[in-house]
Amino acid sequence: MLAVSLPRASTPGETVGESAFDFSGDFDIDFAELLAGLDGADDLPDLELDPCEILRADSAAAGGAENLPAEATDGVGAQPSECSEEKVPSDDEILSPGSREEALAPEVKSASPDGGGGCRKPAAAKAKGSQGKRKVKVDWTPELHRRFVEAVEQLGVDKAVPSRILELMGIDCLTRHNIASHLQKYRSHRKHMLAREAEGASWSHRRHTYGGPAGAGAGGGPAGLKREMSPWLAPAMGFPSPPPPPHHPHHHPHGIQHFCRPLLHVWGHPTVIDQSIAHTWPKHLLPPRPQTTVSSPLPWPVAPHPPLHPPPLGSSWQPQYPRRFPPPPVPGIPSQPIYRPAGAVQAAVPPPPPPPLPLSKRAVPLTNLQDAHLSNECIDAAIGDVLAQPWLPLPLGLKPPSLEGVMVELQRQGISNIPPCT
DNA sequence: CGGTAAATAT
DNA sequence: AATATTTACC
Repeated sequence: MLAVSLPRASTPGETVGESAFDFSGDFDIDFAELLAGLDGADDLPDLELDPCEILRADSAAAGGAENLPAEATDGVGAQPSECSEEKVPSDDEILSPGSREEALAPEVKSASPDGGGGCRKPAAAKAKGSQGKRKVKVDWTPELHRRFVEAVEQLGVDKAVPSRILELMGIDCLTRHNIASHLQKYRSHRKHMLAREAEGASWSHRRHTYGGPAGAGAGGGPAGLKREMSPWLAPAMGFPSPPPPPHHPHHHPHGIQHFCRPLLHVWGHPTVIDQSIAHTWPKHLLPPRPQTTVSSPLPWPVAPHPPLHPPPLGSSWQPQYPRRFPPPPVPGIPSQPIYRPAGAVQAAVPPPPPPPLPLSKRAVPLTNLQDAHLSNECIDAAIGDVLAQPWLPLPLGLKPPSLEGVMVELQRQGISNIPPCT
C-alpha cells in the first residue's frame, strides 16, 4: 500500500542533483525497496535517541512496537539507565509501515521537565568517563527540523532566538544550546542558499534576457550551480504537510503534521544518506502520506490547498508568507516572465484572499501596459501568483506547465475572468 | 542569553 | 574529507 519509488533523477549523468526530489505533491516511497536496499544487516551506528522520539509518541500502543521512553534527560547528570539502553531497533521494526503508522503519535509535548538531548552516550563518552561530558547528539530529523523552521518563521528569521524557538517548538528535550546550534547552522545555510538563489536568479535573468536555452545540458544554472534541496528556505521546500482531511488516518486534531517527504535527512547530509536513507529516515517518520494529491490539472502534483483555509493550530502557514526569494531557475523550465515583476510582490500574496480580482487588477502594474499586452502580462502575473505561493511546490525537474493547464489551475483557484489571450 | 568559532564525532 | 552537532568563549 505504501508502494513508492524513489524518484530517480530524470537526467542520468546530468547532475540534477537533488532537484529531482522536490517536496511537492505526492511522493512515494517504496518500502519494499528500502528494505531491500538495507540488505538487512547494515548496522545502525546511530543509536541516538532523538528528541523526535517525543514526536512519536507514547500513545502508540499499536503495532507492538515498544514505546521508547519519551523523555530524554540530560545525559550529564542522569543515569545512563535513564536512556533507553541501546535501542537497537530492528530494521523491520523501524520500517514496519504498520507499526509506524500509529507509532507517530500526536503527542508532541513531553512532560519531561528538563532539557537534554537524547540519551545515547556519545562514543567519546566512554573516554570522557561516565561524566558524559559530551552531550548526546540530537538527531535533527526532518520533522524536528520542520518544527524548528516553523518556529523560526513564526518569530521571524531575524528575531528568532533560541529560547523563543524552543518555546514555540515545544520540545522539551531540547536545550537552548541545541537550538542555538541548529539555528547557527540554519542561518548559515540560509545565507548560503540565498546567495545561490540570487546567483541563480541573475543567471536566469540573463538567460531570459539573452534568450539562450537553459544551460544546455546542465541542470540549468550557472556552471556548477546545482539546485540544492534546501529545507532551509522554508517556503519553497519542506513546507508543512498540508493537513490531511479530518477523516484521514493521519489527521491529527492538533494540526501536528508529519513531514511530507523526508527523503534526505534534514538538509541532506551526504554522509548520512550514503549510509542509506533508510536508516535515518524511516526511523522517525510515517510513510509519507500518500500526499493526497489534489488532482491537479497541472502537470505536477499540487499540494492540497492549505492557503485558502487558515492554518491548523501551530502550523506555519502564516499570512506573511510571501515568497521572499526569487524563485531559482528550474531546470527544464523556460524562465518565461512567469514570476511577478519586482515590486508586485507585496500585493501578490495577501493573506485574506478577497474575491479574486479581475486579472486586470492583479499584481501587475498595468498602468503602462498596452491593452494588447494585457492578457499575456496578466496571465503571467496570475501564474506568478500561483507559482509564488509557498504551498505550491516548485516543479523541479518537471515539465513546465502548459498554458492551458495553468489556466485551468487558475480558474480552479477562483481566478476565472482571465481575458482571452491575444 | 545569544552569537560565533573551535572541537569532536560520524 | 566533509558535515553535523557540541562546547567553549566572548
